[in-house]
Amino acid sequence: MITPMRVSRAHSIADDLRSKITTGQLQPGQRLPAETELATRYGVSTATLRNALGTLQAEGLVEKIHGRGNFVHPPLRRTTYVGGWGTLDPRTAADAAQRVTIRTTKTTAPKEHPAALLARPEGTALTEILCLTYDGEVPHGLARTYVPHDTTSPPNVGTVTADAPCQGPAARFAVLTPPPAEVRETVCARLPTPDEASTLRIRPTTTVLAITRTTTDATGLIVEAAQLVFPADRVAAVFTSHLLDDADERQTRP
Amino acid sequence: MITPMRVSRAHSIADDLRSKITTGQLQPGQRLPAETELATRYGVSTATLRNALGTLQAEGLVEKIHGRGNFVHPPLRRTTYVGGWGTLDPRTAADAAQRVTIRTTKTTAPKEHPAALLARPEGTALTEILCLTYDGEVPHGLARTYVPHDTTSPPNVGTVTADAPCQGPAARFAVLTPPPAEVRETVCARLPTPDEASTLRIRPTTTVLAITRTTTDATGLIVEAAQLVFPADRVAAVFTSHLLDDADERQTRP
DNA sequence: CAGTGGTCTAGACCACGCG
DNA sequence: GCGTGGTCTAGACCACTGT
Repeated sequence: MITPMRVSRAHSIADDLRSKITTGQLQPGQRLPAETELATRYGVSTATLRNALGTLQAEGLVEKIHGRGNFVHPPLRRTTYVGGWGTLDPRTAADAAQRVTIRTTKTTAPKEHPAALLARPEGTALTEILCLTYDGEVPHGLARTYVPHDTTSPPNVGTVTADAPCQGPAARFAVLTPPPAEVRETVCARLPTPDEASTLRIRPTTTVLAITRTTTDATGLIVEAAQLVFPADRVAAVFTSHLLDDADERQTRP
Repeated sequence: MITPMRVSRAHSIADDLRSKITTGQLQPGQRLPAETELATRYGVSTATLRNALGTLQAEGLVEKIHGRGNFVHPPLRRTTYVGGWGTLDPRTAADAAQRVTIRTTKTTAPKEHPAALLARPEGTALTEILCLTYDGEVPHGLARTYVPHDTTSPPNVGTVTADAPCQGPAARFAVLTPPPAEVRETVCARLPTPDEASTLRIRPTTTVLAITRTTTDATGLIVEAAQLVFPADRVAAVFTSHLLDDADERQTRP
């Protein structure tokens, strides 16, 4: 295909700036000329130029800061969320050096959402653990974990989660009986709620990766539910599944 | 906080239209008045009104169609990608009624990306399986699967994958020896490549959920690598991990 | 063809960050 | 106060869809 392709003025400006960034002609962290300056330089109106910059912003190449300027986005520290039982590898251990703040709240009248996740009736006592991880000064992840009080002794949970709040549940629930048996994680990408956006300090228009995790013990009771939210451009989630020597998984389907 | 909050004109218009949609005052599939009409009705310029509609489009509430109008987005059939060994549940089985097109290509000079995923040297012969699933007439998912020829007999792979191209690898590789042992799936959200956008018939600015999957056999060889792409507003990915009676997973870390 | 959204202009004024 | 980006206007013209 020859693709002569009518491209918009804004599109070709975005292409030009993009190549200047990827080739290193514009260095990470560097400030771009003012929008008015760029607009005259490209011979377009400011609206058109802003449109082009908006594209690059969506691509994560440019960061716009009101009152300061447009900056070439510094190289993204892309961190990894490890799903399942969270067997840690060295790379993830390095990430764990992030700063973390935790707020634990005992709730007696659970809101609608967590109660449903936990498959408990309204009114069940539960603990909400709010966990914010930081990458340097920048919020990097938000975890809201809900633990009901009817299955487990609250003090244990408090201690354990405070030690390893954002790692897999294996370490976290090691001391509990009965031990957890299954983790189910649902991953989707969506826009953040206004709350999430302000907590993570991201624009309401930047996508987040949302992971809903429920942990079930051997008896089938849900012992933990969590809602994890990360800016989509800064994380990837990894899930590893092992097949046992005899494929017992397949027996669930004749 | 009282949040008097300066909101932009566009923002409040978006709020108004959003509530009209969520309360059913505007029905799914219904066409909105023309942008010029809405602009005069709200007393703003067309640019401002288009901005408001852009927000709703990003939220998946409105679909803009060039030359036809703006439409309230029909209820999203949110389908589920089942990770790991893909134990199917009834809900997923229903989704499998989607239409599928498949193109299989034998490649002798693999491109850079798939070769790296497969941990094979450049030049290894491999088969590329392009799989497009449809939800009605709308493309719904794109799967690019790469299978090297050095571990397995190609004919088998061809047949098996054609039968169950977008399900878990358990069914697909059941006939192979040695059987696969591990599936690793990396999930991230990003903008589509121009190719992906046109194949999936989505705007280049709509986020996709990208899943990179590698399947490893018992000897540690990667027997399959796949790059799966879905429009982010139409899928969620589910991963379920079981812990065995004795926690052997933990032994990987002393 | 008429009607729709898509792109663009050449300004204006406002809100933010910093010295 | 100054320079920056953020919002907005009142148009113009182009591109697409349906009749």
